[in-house]
Amino acid sequence: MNLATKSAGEKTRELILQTALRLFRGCGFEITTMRDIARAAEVATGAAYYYFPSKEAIVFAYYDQVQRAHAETVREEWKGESGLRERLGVVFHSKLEILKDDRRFLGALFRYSADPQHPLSVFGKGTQMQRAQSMAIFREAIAKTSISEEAQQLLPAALWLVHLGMILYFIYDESSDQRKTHKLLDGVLDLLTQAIELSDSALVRPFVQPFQNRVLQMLQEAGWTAEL
Amino acid sequence: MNLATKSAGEKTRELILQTALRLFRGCGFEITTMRDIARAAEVATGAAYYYFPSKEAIVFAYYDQVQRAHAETVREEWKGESGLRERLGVVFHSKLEILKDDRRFLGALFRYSADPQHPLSVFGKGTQMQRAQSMAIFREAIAKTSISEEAQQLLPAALWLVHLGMILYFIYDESSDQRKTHKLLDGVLDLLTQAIELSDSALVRPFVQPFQNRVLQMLQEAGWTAEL
DNA sequence: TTTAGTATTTGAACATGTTCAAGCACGCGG
DNA sequence: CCGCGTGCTTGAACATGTTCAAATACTAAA
Repeated sequence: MNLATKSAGEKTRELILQTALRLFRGCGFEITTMRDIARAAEVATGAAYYYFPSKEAIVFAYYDQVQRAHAETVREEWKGESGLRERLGVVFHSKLEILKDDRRFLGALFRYSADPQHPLSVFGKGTQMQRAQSMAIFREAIAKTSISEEAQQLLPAALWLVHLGMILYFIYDESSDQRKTHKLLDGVLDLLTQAIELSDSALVRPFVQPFQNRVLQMLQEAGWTAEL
Repeated sequence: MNLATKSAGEKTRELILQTALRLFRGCGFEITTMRDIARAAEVATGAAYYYFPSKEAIVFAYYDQVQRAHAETVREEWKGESGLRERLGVVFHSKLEILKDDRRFLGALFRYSADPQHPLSVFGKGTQMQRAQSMAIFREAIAKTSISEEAQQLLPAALWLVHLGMILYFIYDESSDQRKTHKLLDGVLDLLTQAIELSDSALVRPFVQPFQNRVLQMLQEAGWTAEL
């Protein structure tokens, strides 16, 4: 879709979105008012609401943009990488790379996460699409590796949750370039992949297997599958 | 502190708080306006703000109330329980018991959790006191058990995090009496305590130890200690 | 080109969280 | 009893998210 095919509406929507993000990045989410955004984009207040039902909706539109960029980047960087560890590394690190300038207002994404009724809850029904898309990337990451069938079912949801936790840590990380987050992430990924491999080795499998099965069953009973 | 010693202010504050909670429980947090609360409590709008700097502050005052009740209940129910599993069970289940009627507006507690700047973030500096109090209960729970020194350092923070996750699951749990949450919780606690015990057994310690050490080190480097 | 219909845009009006200057009341020293 | 200060209370005013009826711009059929 190039500029010529964009209707006036699409251009206005894009203008409002990018203007809003610029202000959010510069001044933070709270401080920036809808009137500020409209004024900076040189449209009426109502125009912003014509394209975005709420201020939070802008943040979710931003997250859509992030998700598309992420999927594209990941598929590009995956070329040549076939190991599980490397593929997961690409997924996680590239995500943080995309988000790196937006830590200041990223918190707005989680604002209604604990309210099941709210349409913008990260865990709610209103965001099922976004979640599914995000988990699909994790499913792709582990697709062609030698991971058991059960794990293939549960890992996408589990990894998605880890990824959420990492973003949360990322938001709070004040070390330069968020080095602490990247270091922690590498540690977590090393551990995760090694644990998966270890659980397949003949030596410890007898000990680990029962635990693993119990974890899997618990998660399944809790409804913690990829179809979450 | 009985009624006689309460100043007029303390009584008004209490009246506003309890009125607000009644409305939150009945109509939800969003729907209930500050004007509603003030009208129901038969005071002026400003009176509510005299005692609570914001609508969210009421939720945090509620959480203070919860915490006091929880500490009291736990210390009562602990009498006679000395096993780690039982003590943790008391802590977690009694917490859910206290929260059981408030699932509807409990989400408001987490609203600003992802924004480090916000004074009411569950992870932020503004709520350090509450967090410390909450972790103290977990520290008490494991205090007299045979757990390694390192684990004693990290478990309170880890358990506090698990407890947050359980509350989140609890909020979303629509099964009758939130049975799913309680079942999941028992599974998690069984697993947790057994894993701790297992890691002390001579048989598997050589295999588990390096993993365990890495996890502990990672958490420590991430700043994930009880002093969080 | 004209016209009917749709998409877009406007800005005033509304609802609600929050602030604040002013008023009230109660206790205490004189 | 008076005056005075502190703590408490008031409600109008303000800021901002949101709604909406009306105005305008655009598109496509006739």
